[in-house]
Amino acid sequence: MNKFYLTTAIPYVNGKPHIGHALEYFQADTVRNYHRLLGEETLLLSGADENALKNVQKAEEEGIKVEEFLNRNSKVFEKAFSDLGIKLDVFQRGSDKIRHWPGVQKLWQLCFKNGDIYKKTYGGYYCVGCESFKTEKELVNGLCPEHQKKPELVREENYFFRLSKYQNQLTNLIETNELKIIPENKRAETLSFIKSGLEDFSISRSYQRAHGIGVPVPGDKTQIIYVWFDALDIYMTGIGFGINEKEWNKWWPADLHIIGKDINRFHTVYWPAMLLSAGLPLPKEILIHSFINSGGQKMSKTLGNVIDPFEIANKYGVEALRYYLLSQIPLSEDGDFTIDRFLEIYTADLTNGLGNLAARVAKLSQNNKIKAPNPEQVFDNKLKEYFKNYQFSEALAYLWTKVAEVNREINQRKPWELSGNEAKLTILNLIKEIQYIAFNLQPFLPQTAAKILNQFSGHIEYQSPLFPRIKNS
RNA sequence: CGCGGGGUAGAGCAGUGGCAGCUCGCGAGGCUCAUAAUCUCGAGGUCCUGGGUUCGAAUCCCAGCCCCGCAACCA
Repeated sequence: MNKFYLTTAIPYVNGKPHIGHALEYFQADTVRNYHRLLGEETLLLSGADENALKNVQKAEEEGIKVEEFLNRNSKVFEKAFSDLGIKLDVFQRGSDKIRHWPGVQKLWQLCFKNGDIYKKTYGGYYCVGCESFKTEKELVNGLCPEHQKKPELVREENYFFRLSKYQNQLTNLIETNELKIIPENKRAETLSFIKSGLEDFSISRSYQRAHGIGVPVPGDKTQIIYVWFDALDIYMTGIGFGINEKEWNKWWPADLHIIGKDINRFHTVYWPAMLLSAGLPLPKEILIHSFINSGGQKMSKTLGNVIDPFEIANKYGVEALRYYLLSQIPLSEDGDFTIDRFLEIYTADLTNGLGNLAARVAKLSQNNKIKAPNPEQVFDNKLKEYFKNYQFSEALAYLWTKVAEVNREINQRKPWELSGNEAKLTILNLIKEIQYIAFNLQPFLPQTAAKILNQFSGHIEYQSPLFPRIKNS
């Protein structure tokens, strides 16, 4: 049996899940459902990146222990999945000393043995207020713009990863699509970034500066493994890397990482380089989604245009939100979400489109006492094509042309004027078409598809609307 | 010389050289199985501006204006 292992990005838990996370999670679940329906064994992983100074700062601000802070915030993200109707197989936390830490240290050692980890003194302007380094460009009149303080010139010895060594190898892997980056414009960005020249990056912090939080560097108690060299490993430690080789071997390499455009570099450059250094297989595909604006602008509290996905899901249903995000947000460009637009799409596509179609065919079937045939269990070839490049919106638009076709067909044939065998054959055909749409819809809207398939099996009855009309308030 | 995306009907978008398209919304008509749903027809566009190339440009080139991101050890 084929396997399909995919991951969402590992969110940084300092903050709340937003609509961009919802988009990513729906995309991941859709891909997973598709592969599962193809008969493959699937595993969907997410997790929490808990290694960051900001977490420490935030916890201190709130006056609670770091551990408590992490527990609480990670739960919020884990819960986001179930709130969105998605079942994860693994939620791997970065603070997990039993499952995560051994794998991180193992990866470190593999890279170290290969000579790609070395010590270097790193100097820079360090703002105590921000607890982070500032580049000279960021400073205004030599002061930190946020704190109006003069940053200290700090020198610290850290471990670095020899990223520069992998420039040619990475270029080649991406150009040959051995490491496939989707969509094309993100792939081009990565390539141009690599060609502009790669610099080694630091992968550790002093124990002091990290406040002792994080995975210790093997053999050096004064240093803690930092951010990317820790967080990315979750994709492997979550499936047993470092503690359960059998499990890890079964699933690795990942078939797909789904991420946002902000962390493109780390996934398409740093991560593959780390794996190359360690002599491990690379993920096969990386799908990069863009951001969601509201009314053409970045969502911000100040503008008051922030859309809370959980509020929408509560009010109008998870699958309505899911439909909007999968169908209206383009793959390669930033998308837009406003309530007005959402309601328009809801009414046009779900209420008037799919929902009404199911209702009218159900009533026709009921009136004529037609029993449903068994649905055909094969995906549409066009849909399969769309899945190759994860063209969710194109796939849904295609399915909705089927909805329109069936509506047209009903109006042309006027089954309500027919009787006997003629009525039966006509309506039977309509039922088959609905089943076909529902079967193909399963990856995208699993609950809705299941409802339709269930309604159109055996004895067919008219039921309450799939998508109740939303009255204009 | 930082890098990139974008400016096409009221709204959201597709369209990379050959009579300007899609969805929603809007108007008129038809139908009654259906959630005032569906179906047919229609109105609506200086394709950001100014030059240029071409028999022909939304589409290629040059200049400019406007909007939005990113600017590597920071998720």
